[in-house]
Amino acid sequence: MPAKKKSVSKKELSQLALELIAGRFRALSEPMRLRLLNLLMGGEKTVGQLVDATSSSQANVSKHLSVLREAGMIAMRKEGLSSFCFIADPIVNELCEMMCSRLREEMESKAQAFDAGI
Amino acid sequence: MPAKKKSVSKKELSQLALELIAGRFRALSEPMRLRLLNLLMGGEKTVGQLVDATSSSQANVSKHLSVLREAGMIAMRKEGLSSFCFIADPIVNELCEMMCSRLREEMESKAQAFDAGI
DNA sequence: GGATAATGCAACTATATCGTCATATAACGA
DNA sequence: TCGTTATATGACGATATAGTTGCATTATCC
Repeated sequence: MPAKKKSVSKKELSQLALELIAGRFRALSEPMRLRLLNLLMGGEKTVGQLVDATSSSQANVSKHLSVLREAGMIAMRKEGLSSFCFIADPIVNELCEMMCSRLREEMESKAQAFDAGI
Repeated sequence: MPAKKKSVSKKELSQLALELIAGRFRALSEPMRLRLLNLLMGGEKTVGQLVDATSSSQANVSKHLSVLREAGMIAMRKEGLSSFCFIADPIVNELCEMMCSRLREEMESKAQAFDAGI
């Protein structure tokens, strides 16, 4: 047994772990990036297609894509003039689905409470 | 074929939905808030206990708690002078577990690649 | 080689957020 | 009532981030 392991009280995360986790959540904290991911859920797309689909500037899309890439959520593949983007981490779908259905639940329960209160 | 109906292909999220989802992820995008949630996973705590545990200022902790509260992730319960905080949305545990284990996987695969490359 | 198209990159502005200090509110006890 | 304790809130400076503009780079076609 290798000495004592600074009993990290089982579930307390280190500062590094907290920062890494926070960084990944931060990548998902902008509507524009979520929209890009949402589009990519339908299959890989070129940067140009994403620009058209979002009606945003090419530079802006490119920057958001690089944030997502650095967070490991998407990856790129070059083909001729174009760069194809695709979701590289399956966790993206799961996370968004979870958040989405949770929000739906919440809103429905609020709607019920609202109706009941009339 | 009707002109341009912007066929909202089934899974495209509305701007409102995107903003709501982004807002919830944003609440999870700060190490300090994750740390507070991490502490609360061990059971409810008073604001003062959280201040002590984090060695941060009372004002700062209080502000982060209100962000988490507005995002619906925690709730408060008053008892005498103290306010007890507790996790109000079970999704918090799931999301953090997922992110955490995903990061672990990633780092391990990187470590393997590193070892293999020596 | 030269023109054009797709993408990436740097500098800038405007806005948002973190953390701190000082102060306000609220509950309890004397 | 007054004073103490626990928490919330408002103002402020420092930093970070989104989006724009302009330019650089790379690949394709002539």
